[in-house]
Amino acid sequence: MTRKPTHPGVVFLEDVMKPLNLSVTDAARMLGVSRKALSEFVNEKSSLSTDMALRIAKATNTSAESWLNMQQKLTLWSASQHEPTNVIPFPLPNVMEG
Amino acid sequence: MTRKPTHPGVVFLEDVMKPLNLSVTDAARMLGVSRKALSEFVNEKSSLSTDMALRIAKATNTSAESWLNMQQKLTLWSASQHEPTNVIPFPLPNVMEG
DNA sequence: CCTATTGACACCTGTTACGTTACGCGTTAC
DNA sequence: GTAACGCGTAACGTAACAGGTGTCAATAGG
Repeated sequence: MTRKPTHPGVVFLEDVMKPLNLSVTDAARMLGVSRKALSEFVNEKSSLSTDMALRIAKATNTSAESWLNMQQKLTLWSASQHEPTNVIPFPLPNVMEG
Repeated sequence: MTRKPTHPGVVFLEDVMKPLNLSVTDAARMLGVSRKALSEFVNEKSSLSTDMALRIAKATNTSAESWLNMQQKLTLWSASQHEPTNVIPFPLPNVMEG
């Protein structure tokens, strides 16, 4: 389908941390998480948790939804890459059939 | 601050399964999941997984995003109910200050 | 009364985000 | 050379949590 969506951790690293000259250690301290948690996030080793999204939102004065939406797109894309789920369509009422 | 968002499983039960007269067993079979997985979902005992969202989307010819967004709103709302996460704001460039 | 079906729950398992601790590596300062 | 620092990462354990299997009460049909 489309191309792989960007991992929110990469965006956070490139668009937030780097411009502000924040190290992983500093940013982790300010977010209130461990270096490991943040390091794995910005290195795409873990996905964005709800808790992390809320912390980033508060720290950067952005919306948690926008960050979580990035993660959701990526998660959905990854899941779609697997073999198509075997599903029997529901007997939906015919919508504008003709 | 708003009211608790509706669990996607309730919506699925009320707006999809009931109108189509689908039992948990039937719907589970068609979705390719166990009765338990679907039962817990429609009874708000579990949240909507990416896999389940894709299956529902395929079966009902809807978008997985729309279902996952409902779950995301609920998850975010629930997380926001906890005590505010302790976060030190990043030194953001002053946007339109003065 | 007996049996099959349904739906909800207990138990177990795999996955995953996270904290703590420790290690190796590169860079910089003394 | 040595020390300090930042960074990535591995190993360990913890806590959630979705899902499968099995089970059991309730219900419907014979």
